[in-house]
Amino acid sequence: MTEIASDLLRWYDRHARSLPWRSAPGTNAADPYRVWLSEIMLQQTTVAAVKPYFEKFTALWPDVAALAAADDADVMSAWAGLGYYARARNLLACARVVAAQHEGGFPESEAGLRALPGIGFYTAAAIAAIAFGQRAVVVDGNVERVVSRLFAVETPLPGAKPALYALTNGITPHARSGDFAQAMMDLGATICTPRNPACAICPLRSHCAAFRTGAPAQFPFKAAKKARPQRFGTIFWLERDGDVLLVRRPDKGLLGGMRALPTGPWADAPPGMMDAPADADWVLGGETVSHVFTHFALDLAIARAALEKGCAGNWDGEWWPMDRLDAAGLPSVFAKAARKALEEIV
DNA sequence: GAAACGTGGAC
DNA sequence: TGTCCAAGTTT
Repeated sequence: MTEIASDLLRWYDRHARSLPWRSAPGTNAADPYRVWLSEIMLQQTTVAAVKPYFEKFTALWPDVAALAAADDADVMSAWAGLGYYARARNLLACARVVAAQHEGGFPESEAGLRALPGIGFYTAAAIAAIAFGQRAVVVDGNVERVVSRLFAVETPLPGAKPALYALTNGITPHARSGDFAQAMMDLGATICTPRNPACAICPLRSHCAAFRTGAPAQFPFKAAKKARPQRFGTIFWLERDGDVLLVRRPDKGLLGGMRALPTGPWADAPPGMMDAPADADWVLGGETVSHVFTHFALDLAIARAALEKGCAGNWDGEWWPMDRLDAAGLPSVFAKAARKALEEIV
């Protein structure tokens, strides 16, 4: 074992974070279901955001068989607000494959895990190491940052990924590789942070080439980002007798599979009343709703209309009680728009 | 390999 | 206020 690994594990034994999906200190009973669930939720998502969702999911569905038997709509609603909704669709698909084809247990090999929906190279390695005690090279964003600093890697990301993987492989021990991976992530999250790393208390300071340069925060180098385009759209708030019309978005694409307010197209200029869900006297609200996605920003106008009580018609959606919208499982952008629409009504 | 894919908190 | 960022995967 390298000195880096032994120093890090010694630090981890004293300073490991206590997290709901980790087994209690001193025990060695990581539940693969909980490890898997937490790893999926933690993809591109902060620990603070994940905690309440993890508690909710494990309370509703305590094991993979329970989750596999759940209704799609219930799982999507429970995931609402956490983002990256393809994860929730893949979560269910994965649970059903595991329950049906693996006798309720997850495969233990990286290759077997990698074949499941929603499990890529990182997650397969993490589960193999953390839940099954296998020696695996676990490289996430934290590890990339820590390793790029340890070795002062000047190649910018993402091009540096193969080199960072090889360097991580070189310091990953055969014993306790799951603890090593979690220790690297704890270190990256609490000490070797993106800005203002706390080198003064870092257990790996004496091994760190970036520390010796005097400017550790400049690592990892990154390629320049592209500008985020601005788009515009209209959401349609259609009332009828205390209900509002909701739709289910297509499975593929943005906010796929989620319940939503009807919208028109999202375009480079405000599209007005295009694609309104009904022929009605639409009134455009005074304010817009702004929301920022990963790859574009959106400005939504709110058009409101009311239909006669008992008005018949053929709508592609469901009428939902306006005072129960919290239970609809709307993605944040629509929850935000709904709040604004309700404010304007009053 | 690049682009798509959410959200909220920190600075 | 704008930018960056968080335990990535899929197409």
